[in-house]
Amino acid sequence: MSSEKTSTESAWLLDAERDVQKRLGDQAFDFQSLDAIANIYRAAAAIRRRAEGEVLAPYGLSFGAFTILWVLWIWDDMETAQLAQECNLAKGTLTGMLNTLEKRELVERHRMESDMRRMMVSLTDEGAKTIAGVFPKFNAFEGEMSAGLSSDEKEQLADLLRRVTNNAT
Amino acid sequence: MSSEKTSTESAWLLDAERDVQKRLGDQAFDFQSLDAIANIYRAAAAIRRRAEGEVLAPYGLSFGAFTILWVLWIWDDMETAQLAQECNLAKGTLTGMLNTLEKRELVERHRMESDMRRMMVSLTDEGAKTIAGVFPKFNAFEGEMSAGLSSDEKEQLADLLRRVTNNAT
DNA sequence: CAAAACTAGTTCGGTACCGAACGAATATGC
DNA sequence: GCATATTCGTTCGGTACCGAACTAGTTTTG
Repeated sequence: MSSEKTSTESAWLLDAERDVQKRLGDQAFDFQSLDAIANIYRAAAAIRRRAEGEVLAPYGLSFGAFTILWVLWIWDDMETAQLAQECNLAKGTLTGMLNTLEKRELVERHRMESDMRRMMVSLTDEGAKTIAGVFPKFNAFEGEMSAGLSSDEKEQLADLLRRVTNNAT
Repeated sequence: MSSEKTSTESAWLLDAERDVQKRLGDQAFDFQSLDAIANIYRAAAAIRRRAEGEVLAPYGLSFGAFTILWVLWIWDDMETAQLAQECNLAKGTLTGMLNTLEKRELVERHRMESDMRRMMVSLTDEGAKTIAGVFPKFNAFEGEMSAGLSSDEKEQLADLLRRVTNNAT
């Protein structure tokens, strides 16, 4: 790196911007958008890894599996398509993960009588017990990850991200 | 959902918070941290999918592969370990992706003479041409994803995310 | 300088994840 | 009322991605 980690944040950023500009020559580029968007992915990857390693691993849950249990816990039950959307998963992916969770008897699938194409997914008692046990730990972890941010800043962060997500979907 | 999408943002949030609280009973939980952190993952997944589908697919690049090329482009060359860190990848993952990129002759690997364990990775001319071609499109895409955010808000978003990432690493 | 400790990268086994193609169930148009 | 279009979930082929175990090169130490 062309500046040490001990430099101020702004100096570091100017470095990064200069490095990119060097490569691009006089071609214009939108550094602020780059910086905002790139950091979303960085943060997500870091959080996911920490969560899986520290919070979820003892329960044998992946990040995606946790999300599925969580959504079903809050909403009681849900059709596959909506569940996939809510969990940010392709529906093909969800099928596989539900198979895994079903084998472990954490979720159940039932065809809807009104429309035999549709599938209703819900937690088993065991599934509910699992998510009830892991959620407090996960929520505490979320607190650690956002430590140092004020209440306002957390709301701001969530709000800004929601606006980005809306642009992306 | 217990409120329509046409409700105001804040009403929706109160709904969500109430739904969670309903499940938790009188157990305390940190809704603001949950909301902030959960939205990071949502945004990241949405962006990644759009980027791969719309911007990267024509070049046959995954999000990770794009990142590798981008980092090498900016920093000229880099050792495997640092590259993995910079790209948010486990080093085992990087090995496989570099194999793919090497087969496509977009990157090169050279052992360092000073230490035969180390591997220096760099772009080929073809790789440089590829990333030079795709980056402007990607950067424009980043602009679209952050459309509606002011300059200040983009900086704020990047800053908040950096602080979260620091907590997570 | 040889044995032990360390370090960089690869290999390996396994899950997650995607998009496209598919099959079955339902809705629509003539 | 039947052909056609649509919709839902699953299957399939392939890549990405992880952590742990491994290999080989380097440094340390007695």
